[in-house]
Amino acid sequence: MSTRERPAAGRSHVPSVAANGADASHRTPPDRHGEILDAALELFATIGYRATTMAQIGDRLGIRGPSLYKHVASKQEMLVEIMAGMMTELLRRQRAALDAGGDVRERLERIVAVHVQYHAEHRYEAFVGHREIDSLEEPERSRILELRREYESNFRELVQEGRERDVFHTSSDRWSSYAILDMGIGVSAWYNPAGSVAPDELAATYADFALRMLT
Amino acid sequence: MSTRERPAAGRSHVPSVAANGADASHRTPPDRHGEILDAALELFATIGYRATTMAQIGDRLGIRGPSLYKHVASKQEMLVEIMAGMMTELLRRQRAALDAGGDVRERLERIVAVHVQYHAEHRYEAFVGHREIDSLEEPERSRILELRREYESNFRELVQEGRERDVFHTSSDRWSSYAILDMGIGVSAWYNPAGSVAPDELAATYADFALRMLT
DNA sequence: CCGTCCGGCTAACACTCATTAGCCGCGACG
DNA sequence: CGTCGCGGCTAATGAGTGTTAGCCGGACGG
Repeated sequence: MSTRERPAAGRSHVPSVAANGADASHRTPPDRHGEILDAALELFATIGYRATTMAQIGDRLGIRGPSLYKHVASKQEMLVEIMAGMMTELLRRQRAALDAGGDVRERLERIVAVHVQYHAEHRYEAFVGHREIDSLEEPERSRILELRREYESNFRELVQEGRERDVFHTSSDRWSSYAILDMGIGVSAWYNPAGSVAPDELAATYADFALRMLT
Repeated sequence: MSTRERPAAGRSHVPSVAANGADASHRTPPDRHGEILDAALELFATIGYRATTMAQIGDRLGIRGPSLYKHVASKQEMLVEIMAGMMTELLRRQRAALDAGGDVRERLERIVAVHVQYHAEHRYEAFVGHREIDSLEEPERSRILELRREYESNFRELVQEGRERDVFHTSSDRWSSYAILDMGIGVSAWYNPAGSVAPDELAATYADFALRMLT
């Protein structure tokens, strides 16, 4: 299997910069915390959270496992940071797509495109975000699930609105919104960023699939 | 989360009966091997292969972890048996759907319905089958992946045939077949057998989604 | 009634890992 | 030039867990 892709363009949201000591901005690579999360993310995505060891994460950076604790509190905390950042960012983009206005059709097209584009561009975050929910310990697990529920609701409600306005025709708002969501989620499992397909092209195609499905 | 559902109607394919000693057919519950696989399946699906311990599987049957070794060779072998059985059965049903003939449209409708119905009725097998592929050790992992590739190819080729006959219209055989596959796979993650929705009803609806997407 | 062996049990082994403790080189800053 | 602490390192701890070894009760076949 191909490991090592994306030289360093990993997680680009998440607490962005600070979160550790204080003024980190001199010696060694500027942002060790972020580098560690990137390495962890790639491993969580390719071999799974439980299968990933601290030593493996360290290897990616050329340091030993225990040294990671100078930058992160625990393995679990890394997962929390990755998953919370992922879900928060996804929701943020979805809200922006909804707030951009337009008729139901346009809004649906937009949130599907955002959904798919995110799952292609950030396939590791997305993949981990869906696969490792049960690896989260309890206060956070429920918090993330709550965000996910909101994300899904926005889809369902939009489909419902479209159906009520007689723009969409579907036998079930719930099933069709799940179908649309799931086909986008699937992208994170097979999309290859090294291929020649641009994420926005894929997103547009999937938005079209969704509209065809609903009209 | 709800554990314990389906009283005992678990894995219904897999080497069916024999495979262990020889004439097992007297004392204690008839088929211990099968009961163990059922318990393992449910745990693999709900908490994951690596997170499942032999002791937990034993608990479901009221026996200790080490006692399981009187019936199965190893934890890994249970996973192999479950996943190979799942993929084999899925392919068997798909082939039957294709062999039933009819025009492209009918055949597509049928393999989508089979796909979705299986993912609803056997959601644990399906869920584990997709999530735990990388938990398989190497000779088997590739074997299963090969079956999966064949399964996916059958979808893609049918879509392609439809497009060439000008029955379907899609910008990409590959993307649209992945979209259809993935929306069906998603079913195994959310379908609730305790609800009032019949798997065949869901299957018919999804088959309709797929056709709408392609025409 | 006796031997066999099925299918359970407990104890023990051999690892694997996350995490903690404690040590130290070295660059920055006074 | 001294010291401070960042960010590495090694060693150790302690828990978890797949699997093996060896014991034993009881049901069945003779």
